[in-house]
Amino acid sequence: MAGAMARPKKAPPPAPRRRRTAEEARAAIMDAAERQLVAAGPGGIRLQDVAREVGVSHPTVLHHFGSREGLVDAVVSRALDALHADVTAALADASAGEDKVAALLDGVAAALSARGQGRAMMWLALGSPEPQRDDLRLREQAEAVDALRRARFGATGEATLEDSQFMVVLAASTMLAHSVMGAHLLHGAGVRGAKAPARFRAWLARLLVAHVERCGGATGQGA
Amino acid sequence: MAGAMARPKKAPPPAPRRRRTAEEARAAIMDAAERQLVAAGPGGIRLQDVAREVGVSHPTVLHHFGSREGLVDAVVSRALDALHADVTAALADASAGEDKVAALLDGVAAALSARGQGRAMMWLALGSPEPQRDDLRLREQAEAVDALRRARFGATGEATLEDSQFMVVLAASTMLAHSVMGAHLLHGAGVRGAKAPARFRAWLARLLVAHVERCGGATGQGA
DNA sequence: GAGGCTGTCTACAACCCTGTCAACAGCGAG
DNA sequence: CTCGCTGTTGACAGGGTTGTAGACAGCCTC
Repeated sequence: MAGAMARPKKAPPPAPRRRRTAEEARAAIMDAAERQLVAAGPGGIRLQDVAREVGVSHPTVLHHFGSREGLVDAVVSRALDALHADVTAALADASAGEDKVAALLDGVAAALSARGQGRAMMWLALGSPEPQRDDLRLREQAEAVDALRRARFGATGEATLEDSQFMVVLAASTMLAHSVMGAHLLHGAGVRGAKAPARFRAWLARLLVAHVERCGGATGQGA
Repeated sequence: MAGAMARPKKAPPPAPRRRRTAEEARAAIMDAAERQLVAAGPGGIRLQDVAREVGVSHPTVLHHFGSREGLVDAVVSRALDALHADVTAALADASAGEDKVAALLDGVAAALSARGQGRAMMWLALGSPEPQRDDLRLREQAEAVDALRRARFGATGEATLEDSQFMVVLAASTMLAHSVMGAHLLHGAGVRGAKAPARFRAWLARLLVAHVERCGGATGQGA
């Protein structure tokens, strides 16, 4: 014990110093920060925690991102871009089919829950009351849905666009809410079982398909 | 100026000291804390901010609630109780009618947005991945919906309960998501106008009613 | 009117977080 | 091999937060 105290002031072994490329370091730091973003929100990201998780000291994080805010911005941007890419991929995959709608919803749900992107979106929405970035491109998707319906049922009505928009909004709201509290809601309503979320998505898909089949290309407004 | 400096160490005018009853003080503090809860989440509640908003010093807050955590618990409990009461009232009001469903959704939306209770629920859900308190009593409501359907269409099928549960879950998810990011979603999808949320709720009501009319008391499972 | 219960305050202590600074140390270029 | 760029670090400063301690002061009771 006394022997270990040989160095009175220089203390512990200097610890081997790894040196990554700037890009590697940034990526590793952002990965850790993203996990914190999903778990605790943008306000919950702590430089010290991020640094510890990566295995560096916190000034290193500041060196790469300038400030805490810089880190948060970078992480949020990257997460939203990834989300957009995943959702787009899921939509492209399934939009060809007809009532592959269930598969489409499954794909979106997977994109939202894979790395907690749905939670991240919700954190961001809670943080800023005003609409901010149109990250989900809902408008494009509503127009795509509308086009599909017209192609299938003919352009019987013009007011239909809003109907398609509402369908997209409904699907998006539901998938987002479920990525955050799906388990709460299903369990709370008394629906049990590990496959409950999938059954719910399938049910929702049937509901949407039935709505389209019932209304065709015409608006349901006046009905 | 020099005359005002008469007291070298006791400084500013002692400031008139109001004395409330413990109950009044607790209520005022919880009101302020609730506003912060809605705006910044449970983790965003700062004793100093709460105290400043009420017009007291932060040790007063600690005196009444013991600790920050005590305050948060009290505020969360009170908010959830209020939400439950409001939602229950909205449901009781409208459940008598038939397709007063739109009015029912309006009532729930109002209960969720009036004092930000929907945002509060979302903050809490984000904070705890595991299902926690069954604050919305979704189970009861699903059973009520199921009972109504059976009363109206007869007990044609037994598997119907899950259908009703899903309807309630869908409505709840959507209303919750919209209380947080309804504006984002509608605006993002291209739906404009101050009455867009109300139109969306009316549309959702028609969708749900149509579903029930189409499926009656029998399950939509095998269809 | 006197006394006590308790709501309230000022001042202080301990902790945590972000950001700065000067110095150290890989790793590639010459 | 030497030099320099830059990723990396420990130490420190400044601000902010929760929580404590002791004194002050309304308001109710006797």
